[in-house]
Amino acid sequence: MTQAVLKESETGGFEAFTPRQNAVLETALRLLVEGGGGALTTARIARAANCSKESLYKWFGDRDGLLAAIIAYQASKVRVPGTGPLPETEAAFREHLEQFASDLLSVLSGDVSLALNRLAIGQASRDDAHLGRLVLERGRRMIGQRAGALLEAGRRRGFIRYEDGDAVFQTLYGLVIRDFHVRQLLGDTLTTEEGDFSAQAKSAIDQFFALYGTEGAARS
Amino acid sequence: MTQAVLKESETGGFEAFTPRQNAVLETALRLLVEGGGGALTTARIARAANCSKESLYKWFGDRDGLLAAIIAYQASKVRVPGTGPLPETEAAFREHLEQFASDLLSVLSGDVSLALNRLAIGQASRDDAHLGRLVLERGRRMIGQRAGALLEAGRRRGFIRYEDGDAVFQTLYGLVIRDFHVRQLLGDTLTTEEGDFSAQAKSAIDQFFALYGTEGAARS
DNA sequence: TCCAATGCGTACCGTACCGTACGGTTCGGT
DNA sequence: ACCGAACCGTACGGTACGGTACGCATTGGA
Repeated sequence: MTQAVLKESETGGFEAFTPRQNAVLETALRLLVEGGGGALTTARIARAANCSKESLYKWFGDRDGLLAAIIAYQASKVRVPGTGPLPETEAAFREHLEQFASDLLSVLSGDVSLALNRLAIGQASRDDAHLGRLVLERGRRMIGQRAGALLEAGRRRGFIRYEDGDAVFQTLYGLVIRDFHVRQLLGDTLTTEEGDFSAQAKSAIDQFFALYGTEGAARS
Repeated sequence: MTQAVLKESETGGFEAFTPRQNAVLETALRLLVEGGGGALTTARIARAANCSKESLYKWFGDRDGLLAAIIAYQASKVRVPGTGPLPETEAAFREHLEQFASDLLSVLSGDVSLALNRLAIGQASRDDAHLGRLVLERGRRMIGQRAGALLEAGRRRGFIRYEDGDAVFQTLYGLVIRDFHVRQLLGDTLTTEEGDFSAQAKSAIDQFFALYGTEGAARS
């Protein structure tokens, strides 16, 4: 009985899967990306992963548990971009922000992220949003914490000025992501210009400094 | 044979439904909002609308046709906010922008809009995104056109300055919507502050003028 | 008054999926 | 060499859904 419980893991449920379970989840992720949410049935997963449905139910308890495990597994794989040392100079701070913005665009535009978000959004409704909350907790919240630390460091050094930490992060998010995320979720494809995440990030950070910077922002 | 064809209506298929069909689509929308995408089965729609499944298939041809008709019907109901006269003074221009931003937040946060977007996103995958394209065409594109006209009027009058019309609209969209849309799609609920769309719109337009305005932006 | 069309209600069929059960097999411990 | 646990492959029951067919009521026109 190696069932991996992670239901009601509001605080920080230590989800540890065996290597075999990780392989199964990896296969499930591949199926999800290739065939969309409709292709994610227990029979298909079992066949693709060379395991039995009985094992799936023994490991993950339920179909919702399996989906939740897939989300948790992917979240555990994606390490929050660069939790490294915080920047000391304004140039380094701007560099960090641009890197963060570019990484954010890349991650949210990735096949796996889009497929998982589509799955969670498709399952969500006004009442029940189990998977949606999980995605928000394991994904959005982590990114917000990372960005919050970065922005706070910039504020401490006097590179930017703001009062409401949540508001400034949401503005940064809006400037960087614009309508790209929802458009891609709906199946739209970005233009070649829009797909240049480095340039998009640079432009967004320029605008961000124009709003929150303390110095005359040197245009790139 | 009053089948309402609207497949491959890339240009602008004139979808006209009979009153009875409109009533059925209205009932379907109610079911969708109340019970999520999973509750949108042909049997349930027929029972709730007091019609037969055979009529559904005769009118809309297919289940996809039915879903597409629901989207088209809702899009035909929501009139693009205020296609009225364009503003002459800068104060009126700012007022128009704030109204547009507030309306955009209200529409995208509405139950029906969220449910339809969830449905289209849940159906979408990397290959097929039939409903997603329809939502983008009937919803996003209309909003973009309206905003483009408004912004162009402001530029003609010299209230704002920009070069790339698409880029400026996307920046406006990002400043207004931030991460609210995806969060709500995932089932999250906005805080009371975030739910004050009027205040959010004012703040966003302030930031927008700080980026693209020609005068020293008077902070409200 | 008759008739054809439209549409409602219901029953039905094939299929797909979730969840479970069973027989056979592999593998680590003793 | 033996045993039990874990696991794979497959099959099965129950259910729900998409799509179709049939019987009957209503309605508008000749």
